[in-house]
Amino acid sequence: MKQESRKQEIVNAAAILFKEKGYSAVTMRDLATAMGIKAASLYNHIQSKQEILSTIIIELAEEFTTGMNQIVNSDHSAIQKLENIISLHIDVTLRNSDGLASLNNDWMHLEEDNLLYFEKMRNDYEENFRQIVISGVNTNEIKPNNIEIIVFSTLSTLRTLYLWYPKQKNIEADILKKDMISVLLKGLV
Amino acid sequence: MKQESRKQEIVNAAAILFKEKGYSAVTMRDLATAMGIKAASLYNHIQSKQEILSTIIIELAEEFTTGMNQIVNSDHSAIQKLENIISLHIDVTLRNSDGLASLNNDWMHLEEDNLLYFEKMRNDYEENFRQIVISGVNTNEIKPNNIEIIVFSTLSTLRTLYLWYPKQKNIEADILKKDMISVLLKGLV
DNA sequence: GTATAAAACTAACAATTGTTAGTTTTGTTA
DNA sequence: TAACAAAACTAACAATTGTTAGTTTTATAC
Repeated sequence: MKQESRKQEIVNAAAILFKEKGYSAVTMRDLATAMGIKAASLYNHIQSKQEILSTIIIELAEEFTTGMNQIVNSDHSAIQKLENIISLHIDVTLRNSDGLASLNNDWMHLEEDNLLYFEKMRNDYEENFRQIVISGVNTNEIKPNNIEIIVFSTLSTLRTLYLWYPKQKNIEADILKKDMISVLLKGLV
Repeated sequence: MKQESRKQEIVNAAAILFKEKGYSAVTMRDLATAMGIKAASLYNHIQSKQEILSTIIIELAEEFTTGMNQIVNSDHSAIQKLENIISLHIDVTLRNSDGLASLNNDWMHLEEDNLLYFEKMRNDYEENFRQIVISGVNTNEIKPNNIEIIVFSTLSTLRTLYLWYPKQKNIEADILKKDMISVLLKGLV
């Protein structure tokens, strides 16, 4: 319905502003100005500033959770699973790099239930990632370096893609995936 | 002098709060409470909230700039230079992981002169890093992957160390350096 | 062209923000 | 103990915050 699309416009505009200055530094008047309306008018479409933040973050977190679950439940090798995780991050980043800024930097401003829900998804995601790396080490697919360092260095790169990708103009998703797999994984093997 | 040390206590307390919630979400009353005093009393020691932020960030940025300049001006191989950069990041992270949160997430809240100064240091740092990678590729020390992807993936891991290191209890600097060099560089060679 | 719903508006609120002014307390030195 | 500086305090400010209430405009359907 129309209501939904106007709300989505607001959420999208908010994601851009949140990326530039962070959730706390963006006022409802900033957001209204970006939309070309007055602050009070925003409330015809959204319930609160907090709702905007949780809409952005929870939706993205659920995308990652769904994608990770599919990968975990597949019968691929550990390396293939890691390649699919890299692919997942790149796909999500291409689709919504603005929102990922909030997910990475403003999740702590979520309130009660959404905060707990987010933290659970994030922890589960990391634990799935860790188990895949561990199984890869056990099957000799992955060099036995410190597990935590492998998990951390790979995840930190994938989580920061949102900052870097929009600046690279002439790079296609497929090429990016290939190079990223090469740089992140070939060193581990 | 005493004044300086009290100011440093405030800056240190602020860095912890900024790490938890970001610069904009931390009020002077929050900071005062953490110090066990009233907000107005802070102003006996500091000039403004902004001064706290710039003290944290500029000092750290200058540390990185100094360290990078020494590495650039050395006559080591490209790989040795990269190893020294990893070592630099780990040293700075151990010394002041709280402040690095502000440097990474709140630099955009710096004002005019300090913002420009910071951005210049950051750009120079990245460019130095890039040139080292390029020279390493030219001397066949480094595999000829996409330069930007190598720079990005390595830097993003080093920049995120501040989030990860404090959670790892039983890991010493020397071991961390060795493992980090192994994970980040051995794959590139 | 009137009715209806969507989406904008004006005006205002109570709370919170960083900061200042002026005063009192604390601790040190002669 | 008198003097002095360091560091805390109380009280208040002007500006800004997210949000609400009530009203008007705009667009769509009959």
